[in-house]
Parts: sequence; structure tokens; C-alpha cells
Amino acid sequence: MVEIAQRPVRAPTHPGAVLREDVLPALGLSVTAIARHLGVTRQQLHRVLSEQSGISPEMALRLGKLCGNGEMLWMRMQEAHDLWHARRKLGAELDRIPTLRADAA
Amino acid sequence: MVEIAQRPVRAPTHPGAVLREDVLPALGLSVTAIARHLGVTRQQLHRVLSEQSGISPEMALRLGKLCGNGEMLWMRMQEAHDLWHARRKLGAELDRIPTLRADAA
DNA sequence: CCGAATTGTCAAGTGAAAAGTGACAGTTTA
DNA sequence: TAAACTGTCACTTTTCACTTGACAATTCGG
Repeated sequence: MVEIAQRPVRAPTHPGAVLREDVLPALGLSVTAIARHLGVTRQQLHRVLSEQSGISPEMALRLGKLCGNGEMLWMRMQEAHDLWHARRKLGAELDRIPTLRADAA
Repeated sequence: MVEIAQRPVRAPTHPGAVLREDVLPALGLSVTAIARHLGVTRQQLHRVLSEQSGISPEMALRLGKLCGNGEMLWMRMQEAHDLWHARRKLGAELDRIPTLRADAA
């Protein structure tokens, strides 16, 4: 039985890393060319690739169209990333929040 | 055969509306009391309920713990909301983005 | 009945993050 | 060799969640 950690120790892969290491090489185009296709500045794409920017919903739509796989892939990756950092930031405070039951009215 | 619209005409329900109309009444507590449990100010909770704020990843974690249903429910609702508005904002620009095929290197 | 506490709501200010713009060094190309 | 292109950095703007302070209306204890 393999344990699937609900709270992984290390941060989930940044979407920018996938873009940089898998998608762009397969397309074989320069950052500038991809940015032109996406309709964003090459500077903004560069920030995503260098993991200085996350994937906004707008960017997810653009990438989803460009790659043909839809926006959900990018939304999911960013979501995993955001949740991991939010949970890390909240820390023990989450444990102090009770789970309330709805009383049948 | 019922048509499921991929791009619904009207905006998806705001998570704050669900919280306001379904969750809070079932719990039978005041906004202030809920906010205290969540560990946020009553002003911030009010902004969510009045749909002036969205659900941040942090807030999703708090609500997930409080309701006992996990954070994904709230993340999904906010995601649907964000994507709908992003697509509306992008408009025809999305159509101008080509779908590129990866050339087998 | 009245004063105090609580509650809902509004407005201004803070901080973080995405995105635009300008600049610059290194490389490619004609 | 000069011009165009590319990657990268720094500055600015904008948006949004969140904090804080304030205030009117309501609830509650003496």
C-alpha cells in the first residue's frame, strides 16, 4: 500500500517549470515567438518561465488555447501551487479552526 | 439530449452567495461568530458574503476546515468564477491565438 | 427605560502580485 | 561592421485580498 501524502513535503512543480522544460522545447520556438502567439509581452512570459509569476486565469486560457489541451491543466497546476503555499503560511492556525455541523432546522 | 454549455451565458454563482444563502443559515450563527471561528475579521467575511471579495486559497482552506468538506469545493467555485470573467475579458483575442502542434524532435 | 455591548456595513489605507514599459548586454544576421 | 533580435533586469501601474477605523442600528443587562 503506497501512501499518497495529502500534504506533500515539497512544493508542487511550478507551472512555469513545465512550460520551460517540456512545452517550449517541444514547440521549438523562441520565447519571443511564443509570447507573440500568446498575445503577451515576452517579458511577462519570461517571468512565468523563471517562476517569478504564477499562471493567472487569463494566462491559463491563453496557454490552453496555444497547447490545445484546454485551460484546466494550467489552472490545476497553479491551484496545487497556491494551496501548498497557503497551507504552509496558515500553519497551525488551520488546526484551531473547528469543524461545525449544520443543525437540522 | 441536453446541451451542456461550455461557455455559459451567465456568470457562475459567486462562492459568497452559496456561503450567504446556504451555509451560514444552516449553521445558525452570526457573521461575527463565524468570522471568529475562521480566524478572519468580520469585515473580511462580510466582503466575501457581499461578493466584493473572492475566495483566496487561504480562505478556501479556512472554509474547508470549518465546513468539513475540504477546500476543493471552494476552490472550484472560485475557479469557475475567475475563468468566466477572464474569458469574457479576453473576448475575441482568444480566437486569435493559434493551437500549435509539437513537432516530434 | 436606559446605557452598554454587539452587529452589519462603509471607507480609507497597506501589501502582494500580475502586467506594461523602458533599458541594456550579448548574439545573430545581412 | 552595423542593424535587428533575444534574454533579462528594473521601474511603474493596476488590481485585489486584507486590515483598521468609524458609525448607525439592534440587542441585551441592570
